[in-house]
Amino acid sequence: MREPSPDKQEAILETALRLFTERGFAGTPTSLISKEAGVATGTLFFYFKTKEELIDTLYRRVKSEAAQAMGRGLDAEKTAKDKFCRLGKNAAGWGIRNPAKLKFMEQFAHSPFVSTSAHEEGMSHFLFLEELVRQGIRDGEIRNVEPSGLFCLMASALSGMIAHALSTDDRKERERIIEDGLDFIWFGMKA
Amino acid sequence: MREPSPDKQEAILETALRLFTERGFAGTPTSLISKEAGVATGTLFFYFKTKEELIDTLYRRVKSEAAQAMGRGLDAEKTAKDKFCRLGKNAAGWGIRNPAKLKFMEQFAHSPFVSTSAHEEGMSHFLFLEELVRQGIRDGEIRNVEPSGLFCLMASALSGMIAHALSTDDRKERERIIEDGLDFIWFGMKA
Amino acid sequence: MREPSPDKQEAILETALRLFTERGFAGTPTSLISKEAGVATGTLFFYFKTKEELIDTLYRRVKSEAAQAMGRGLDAEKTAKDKFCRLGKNAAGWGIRNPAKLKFMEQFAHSPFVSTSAHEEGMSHFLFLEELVRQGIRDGEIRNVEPSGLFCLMASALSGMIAHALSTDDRKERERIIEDGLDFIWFGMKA
Amino acid sequence: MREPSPDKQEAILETALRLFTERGFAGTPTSLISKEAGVATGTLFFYFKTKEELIDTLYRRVKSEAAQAMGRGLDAEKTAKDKFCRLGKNAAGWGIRNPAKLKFMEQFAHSPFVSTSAHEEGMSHFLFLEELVRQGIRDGEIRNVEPSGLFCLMASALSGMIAHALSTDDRKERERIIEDGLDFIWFGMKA
DNA sequence: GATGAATGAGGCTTCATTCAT
DNA sequence: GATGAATGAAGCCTCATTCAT
Repeated sequence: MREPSPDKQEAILETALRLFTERGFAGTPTSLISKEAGVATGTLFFYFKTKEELIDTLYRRVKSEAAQAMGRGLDAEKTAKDKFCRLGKNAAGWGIRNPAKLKFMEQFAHSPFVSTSAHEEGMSHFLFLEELVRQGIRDGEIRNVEPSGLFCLMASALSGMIAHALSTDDRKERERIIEDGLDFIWFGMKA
Repeated sequence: MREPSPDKQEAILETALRLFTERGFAGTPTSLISKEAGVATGTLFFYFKTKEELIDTLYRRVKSEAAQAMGRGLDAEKTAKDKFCRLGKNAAGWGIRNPAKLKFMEQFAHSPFVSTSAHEEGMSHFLFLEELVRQGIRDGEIRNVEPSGLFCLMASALSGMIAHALSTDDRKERERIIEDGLDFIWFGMKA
Repeated sequence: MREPSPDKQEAILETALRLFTERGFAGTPTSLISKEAGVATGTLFFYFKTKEELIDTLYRRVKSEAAQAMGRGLDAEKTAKDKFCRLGKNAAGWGIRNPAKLKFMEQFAHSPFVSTSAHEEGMSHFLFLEELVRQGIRDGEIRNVEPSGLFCLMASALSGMIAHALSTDDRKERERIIEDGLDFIWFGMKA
Repeated sequence: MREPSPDKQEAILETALRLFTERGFAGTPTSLISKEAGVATGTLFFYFKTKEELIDTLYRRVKSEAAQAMGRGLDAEKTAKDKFCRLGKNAAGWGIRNPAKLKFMEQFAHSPFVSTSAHEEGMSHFLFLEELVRQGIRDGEIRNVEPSGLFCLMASALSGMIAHALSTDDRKERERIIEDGLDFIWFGMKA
């Protein structure tokens, strides 16, 4: 019990994630986080120097996890179309399995609570997507327009699709929404 | 000077909009708003019972203004494609002319500071877009998929496009971004 | 409508009395008084320079009215006992007919909101009671002890009695309470 | 110095008692209480969630202490008369030794600042007095009238007596006032 | 006489953070 | 490592009062 207990840190992060999505950053006192995580007020500040550091850590983690989930298995796909399809399904699947994390990302994507550096680091995990677009263009599968623009369009459409998919509990409907969404994105990009 | 002065209320709203986008809701004390608006603390609370009411009012106004701007001149267009093109240009134009309002909408679209009712009212102004999609489907110009899904995809792609367009100051590049964005959306939807 | 309107002043006083007993002085904003009295905020301050002046005026009025009610018809009674009996019945009757005013007196008898001068003036209306006690002593009907002490005892017992009488709605029981109370007081004083 | 310090809580309660009697509830800012108690603003709210909770706690404590003081040694007395005599002297003695607490009770007996539940709990400590009256009636020492009425009369006369006794600094006179008061009450009650 | 928009001092309370134990 | 009492700056909001109309 005198060793650093990763359990406590983990409990704090998990509790914070839940509370932040439920109540926002400003609406969630650190005292509530520590109480619900079952640790003392001081303990939170042992692991995170400030509230902002906790927020940033959470933000970086979630973004990184999401990016990793999205990229899984992309190499196995041959064509750009297949890659994007897999990508979209990965994203949707992750979002549906991790609604709290998804909500967290949506909610705080533009939040001034998250430090600029954390925002930048968060964004950086997704740059491989832009590379994907570029490759698709080189291969002639994707329309030859500015890749960073396409990346933006694709990313926002994707996130709109997932949000919409989460609004229903019906599995069939979800799959249809994802299907339609991927079509939309693909037809929007393809050469 | 003691008769109803819409000026003061207006000054409060304008100042609040600016400060909120610069510093976030939680980072903007009501005292700062009143000071920068040139009114007394109490005056803010005379016009808006609570800080949240001020936020809500602002949110409703901005959403409604944006929706109106987007809809302008749509009736004059014949085909669905033209309607969407006009719509997209309206949206982009308004966003570029009103960057603070746009940032406000983005930043607080998911904010728990904005009351649920304000969120709903805000959304309602955009329902005419869904109707537009339906009409396009009936006319055979747009792919026959669930209209609310298409509406979501279109809306998020549009907002991604505008955000991206705003990231540059170069007029030419902006137009190109808009052009590309409208193509993306249209190809994504068309039958 | 350009004449001083005693109606407005009266409306303010009546409303204030009601609200003060319901919510206390500190819990009753002048703005609420004026709203419920149907006048403008400024009007209240035309008739009463400050909130304290309104409170004082009310306090003086009520005290004076109560004292007058208590003294009614005392001269017609011959013996000290009869005088006290009449006095007690007057007091009880007035209290029962004016519960709001009674509550007002009880509630604010020790309140620091009421100015010292108003407290003193209020008390002065009741000095005739002490004189009554003195006369009773001179006539040998009342025990020969310090009159101011007896006056205190009598006054507090009387007020306890009335408060208790008001706690029931049953007329018969009320009369019994008053009967018992007057006995208590009289046996406590008589020679 | 960082472990539970009942001293601080106690200091807050004592200071609050003094200030409340000097200036009333509304006239005593919590900031003044904490300053004079030598603690930080936040500390007051660590021990008492709200100002009202502080007031209530104080009220309950004082009432309970007063009741206990009044009851001391009653069992040792045989007759109802002796019991009441002792009771009255207890009450007077406590009031004279604790003028601030007495003033506090008088001042806030009818105050809307004190919660209903605190008022009720406060009253409950004195119910043993009513039992005393009942016993006196059963023993034939006290007039056979409704005991709750007698209790009321006795209690208010007692409190009037103590208030009057406190108005002088002369010991002899005080004792005379108490003597006279107890006579008044006893003759008022006795069979 | 009457109105009510406007004022701003001041009240209650919250909460990120510290530090003695 | 962990605790939680203690801190105090700062926030939101109230409300008595004023004064131009």
